[in-house]
Amino acid sequence: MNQQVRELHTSITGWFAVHARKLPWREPDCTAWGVLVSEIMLQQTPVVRVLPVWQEWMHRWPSPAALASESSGEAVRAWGRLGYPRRALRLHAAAAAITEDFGGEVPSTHAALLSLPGVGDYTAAAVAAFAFGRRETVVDTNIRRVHARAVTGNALPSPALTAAEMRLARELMPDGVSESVAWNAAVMELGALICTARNPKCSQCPVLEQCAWVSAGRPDPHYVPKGQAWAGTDRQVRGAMMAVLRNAQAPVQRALLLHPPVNLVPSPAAGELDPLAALHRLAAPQEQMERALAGLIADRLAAEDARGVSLP
DNA sequence: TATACGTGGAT
DNA sequence: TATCCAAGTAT
Repeated sequence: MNQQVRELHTSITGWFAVHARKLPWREPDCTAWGVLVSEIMLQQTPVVRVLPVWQEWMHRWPSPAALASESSGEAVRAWGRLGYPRRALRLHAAAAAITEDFGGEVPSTHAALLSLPGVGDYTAAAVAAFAFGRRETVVDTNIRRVHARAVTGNALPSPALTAAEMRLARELMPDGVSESVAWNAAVMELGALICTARNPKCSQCPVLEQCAWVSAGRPDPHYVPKGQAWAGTDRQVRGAMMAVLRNAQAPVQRALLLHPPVNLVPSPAAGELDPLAALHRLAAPQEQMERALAGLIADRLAAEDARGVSLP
């Protein structure tokens, strides 16, 4: 633990003490369940979109047992438009596992958390650290980017998490337990608010003077990020079908999903098209429509019986 | 290790 | 307008 690292600790945690956002899952009275739900919802999803859904979930399902007592379909419906609805399914399954295998209490160790559906290495570390005050090496995309710039001198972290990054993250962690928790939260927040992927606000950065990337003249990334294809993909069709099922009050005929009729119904309130009309407008090949629906059912995001297709 | 997996705001 | 990107996980 050299002097440079100590300066990073002081500067970044000092900045966090002043500039941290006030978020409900950071409040002292927030339960471990609340933290777990927030971490799952925040996977690949911005804070502003998570906030209202998280509040609704906490009010409706204040404990794992409460969520586990309802059908997985209710979880998927309440997931709304957060995206990656399989997360709702896994969170529901995690609630059941917590209720059955952990006496209804969210486990506190990394290993036990990792056993839960939808909980990977990042989420296990984050919950252990932020809900239980443990010393964990938390590594998310924000932390990776701050490390890449401030310490390594690169514009962006590598496309996939490397062993070298994990080693660096462990080396940078303060020894003290409470200090390590604050450090993890602070670096993540710095990456989210200041050291952003595009247009970083370097003028407001607490470690501008120590930043290896700035010192090197802010060189460009040494690789080209691979774009996320969307138009014409199965994902787009799946998303449109999920919107139809979320919107439906009753099971939807399979044929209606596979052959959505031209039925433009503008919603007077929101000015949005009916989800079925939106699905039609994709004009996806029939083979793709069938593949998407089969995928949803295979993934248990949708269920089919004699009445039609609905949320599980 | 590479790929699939939603959604919408920002640029 | 098209692309980028967001507190990743599972396979």
